Amino acid sequence: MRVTLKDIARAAGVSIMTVSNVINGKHERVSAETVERVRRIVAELGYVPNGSARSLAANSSRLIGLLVPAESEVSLTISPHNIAIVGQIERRLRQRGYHLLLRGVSDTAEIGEALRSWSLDGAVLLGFLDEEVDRLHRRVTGATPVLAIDSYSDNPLTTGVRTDDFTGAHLATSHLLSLGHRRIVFAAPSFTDVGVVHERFLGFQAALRDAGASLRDCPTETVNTTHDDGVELGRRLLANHPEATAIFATADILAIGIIEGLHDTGVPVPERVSVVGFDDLDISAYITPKLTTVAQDIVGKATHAVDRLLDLAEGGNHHTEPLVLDVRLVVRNSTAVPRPTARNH
Amino acid sequence: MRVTLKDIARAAGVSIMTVSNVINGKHERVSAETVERVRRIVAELGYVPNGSARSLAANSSRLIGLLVPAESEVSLTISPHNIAIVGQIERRLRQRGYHLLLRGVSDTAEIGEALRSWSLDGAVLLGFLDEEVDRLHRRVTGATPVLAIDSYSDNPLTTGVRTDDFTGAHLATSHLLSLGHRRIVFAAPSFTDVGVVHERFLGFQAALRDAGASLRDCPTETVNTTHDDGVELGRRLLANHPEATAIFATADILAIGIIEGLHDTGVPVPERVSVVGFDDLDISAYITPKLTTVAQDIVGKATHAVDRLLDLAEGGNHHTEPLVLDVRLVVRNSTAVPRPTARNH
DNA sequence: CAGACACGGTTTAGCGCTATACTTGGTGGT
DNA sequence: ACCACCAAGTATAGCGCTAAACCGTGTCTG
Repeated sequence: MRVTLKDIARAAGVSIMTVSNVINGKHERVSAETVERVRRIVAELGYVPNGSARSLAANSSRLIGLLVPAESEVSLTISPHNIAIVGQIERRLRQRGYHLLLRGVSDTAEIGEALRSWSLDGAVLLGFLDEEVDRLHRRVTGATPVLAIDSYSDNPLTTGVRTDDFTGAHLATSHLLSLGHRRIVFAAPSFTDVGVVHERFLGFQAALRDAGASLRDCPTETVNTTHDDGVELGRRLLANHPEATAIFATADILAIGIIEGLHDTGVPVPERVSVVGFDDLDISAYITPKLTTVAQDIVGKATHAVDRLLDLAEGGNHHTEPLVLDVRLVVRNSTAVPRPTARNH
Repeated sequence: MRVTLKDIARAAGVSIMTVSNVINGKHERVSAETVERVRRIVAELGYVPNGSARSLAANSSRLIGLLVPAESEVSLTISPHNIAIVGQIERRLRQRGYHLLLRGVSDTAEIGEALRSWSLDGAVLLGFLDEEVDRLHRRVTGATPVLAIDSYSDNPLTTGVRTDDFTGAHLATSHLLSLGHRRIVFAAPSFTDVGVVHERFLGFQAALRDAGASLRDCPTETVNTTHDDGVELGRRLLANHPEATAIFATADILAIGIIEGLHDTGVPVPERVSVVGFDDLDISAYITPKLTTVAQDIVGKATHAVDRLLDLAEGGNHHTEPLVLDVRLVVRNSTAVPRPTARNH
């Protein structure tokens, strides 16, 4: 059978509460010898506290939910960039003595169920649109802390951790500008609902302004953030924008598709069109040409997200300002000086 | 405050047990009208059962652990192929009304803690070496069902779900042989401890035999299953094996590295060397040339793994034979007929 | 030398739920 | 008319743990 506090207590000749106190490190109430003795017996008998009983009694579970979008039971839709974050979040939670409940959410109503059913001590929202974050958060009853990653929602309660998207886009765009590009296509999903994308657009715009370039020469292409949409865009890019010499995509996976689409139609990258992405996925260094991109601090994002959430869960201070993580431009081979002959396509 | 069974019972004018029975679908003991009334009140009050209390009382949690290797607190080491499986497992568990606890395991002793702490109803082992599976399983006390994915351990209790590695390797190798290749390098991690790799080697060997090719012409290269090791191998491949015209790597990520390494040294793929991988990662279709590879049934693997585990957890029958999933050869552009001039490099 | 207080505990109550045994009023068979 | 049995419940106990209140000693303080 399972070893319980009672067994330890009997073996150690103390009360069950003393054992409980030892296990929870409340040593002020227990003598050093008793601590020692109880510890030994715990180890001998291989006692493991029962999490359910604990969370029932203490109303706290040391369990954190990681909620990710799931489209109607079909599958989880974690972007390649966010996948890497999942692992890092688990690692950090484990380090801090918590467990991770991974949960796909297809219906906003589900979040309350998820949180309350396990008396989660907190939840991380990963990969949701800003309005979804708001909608989800409204469902959270009680004081369970919730933190959103990469959200631009102005809800102070979900204020979380994000990348410096503005600077990232500025860096990427400035890189293209400094190479001499003036006709740069901005490829992104519809940014009315995605704060991240909007912010990157602002960075793009600012970089153009700072360099004295004309925004009018730089059209926007609205696409989904998928490889296939990238391919499709790459194929028709020069037909739609014959003057363009460069393209900035707000995601590597998109940029990779664009490069493939350009290749399909015989457009050399970077000779004819330079391509810059955003994320620095592993695979971005594996394709040909290797992708110039903006690297995000994945480990930092995950670690700080967990730390902030746990600070909150453990009754600590509440940050009202989002934590903004640094970015880094990674110059590889998908960008070059524009061909002087670019105009006479 | 939180809504409990008691609140529902009071509002419905019945006992707490009746409500419990309604919620758990034990309708034999409750009249239809009562079921209806209780149901309505549950919905009105937004009652959500408390998982902790449930698992404490019923000693079953509807919680399944997904254990993945974690190297000493540094990070999770989920291979690209296995990452896709995680999401599919979550989806299937959710469909069947379970929750997923994701846990990195760096020390085999941890598994008992993980299982017992939350009275997990079962656990899936993903990405462990066979001997680790055995070691982990020995730690599992009690009757908690454990299922390993892609394990060749002969422990009948961990018998799980795997890909038809033999046929996959046979398919890949036969494809190369049918193109005319006779000097094929087998690139894989050390397969003394990895059943999957060993099985793929057997498939490789069998294909050679079936085609009347000589195994002596086909050297084995032992490398880690990483992109970087692939690059390194690709760079020295023809120096070490000047006669080789093809290489079969037991993982796409490795194959992708190999292609890059070959390119680095000016060896054209597939003109001079054909490359075949195994897994069919998304990215394998994004690189240049697009990788010929063996596709695994990820959805099937995840779905059947969950179904088998839950069958067991719910007291169902125990399968002693592992479930073997079909593979499919995906021919793309990294393989071609060997150059007749291959010998006079 | 009484009272305050620290030390090292113990006792009690209860978290929200489920399993099990018990109850009660009707039905049917003989 | 009597017992057996069924449908539709209720009452009780307990899962393993923690929070909070309580309880003897001994020691220090005024």
